[in-house]
Amino acid sequence: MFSSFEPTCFSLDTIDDQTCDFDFGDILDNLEFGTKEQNPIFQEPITTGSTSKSSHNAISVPLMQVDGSKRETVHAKTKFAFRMETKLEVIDDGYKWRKYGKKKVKSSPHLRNYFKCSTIGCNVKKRIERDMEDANYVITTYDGIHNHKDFS
DNA sequence: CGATTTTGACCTGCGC
DNA sequence: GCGCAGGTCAAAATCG
Ligand SMILES: [Zn+2]
Repeated sequence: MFSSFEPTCFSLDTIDDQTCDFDFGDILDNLEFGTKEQNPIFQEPITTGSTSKSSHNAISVPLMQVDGSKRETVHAKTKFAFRMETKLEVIDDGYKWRKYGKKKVKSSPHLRNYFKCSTIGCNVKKRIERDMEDANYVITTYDGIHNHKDFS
């Protein structure tokens, strides 16, 4: 299912490792528009590739358990953004995503699409932003970690 | 027929 | 407290 995943993207594993130490929340904030080009992490062509990077179990802060009735907002730690160059409109990473919204961000004619993993028990979210000006660039942001090994 | 997309409305956090 | 911007819901429509 990685057939369409050819373009310059980053291996999830690699990103995971880095994310642990990097404040992705901050990065994402700056990622928006304009500063994305200056984002080293997204620029660096980590070509670890979709080969076979076995051991990778980063992310040790999946959720914040609350003992009250309030929900702690999980900040960072579970967000991964990728910028890939692709002409394809559909970026399929092998999981089944269900689109649940789209939004037009201000100060940009771009459209942002919101997806959610349709696997039961897995609430991973994904956000894909297409670039109209740079039609070849797409920003993909993953939110959360899949708790199921199976794709689809 | 069930799953998914579509789309505007709705909710929420933040800044003023 | 209000308004904006971004994020999510949900009903109807659509797809396979
Ligand atoms: Zn999942």
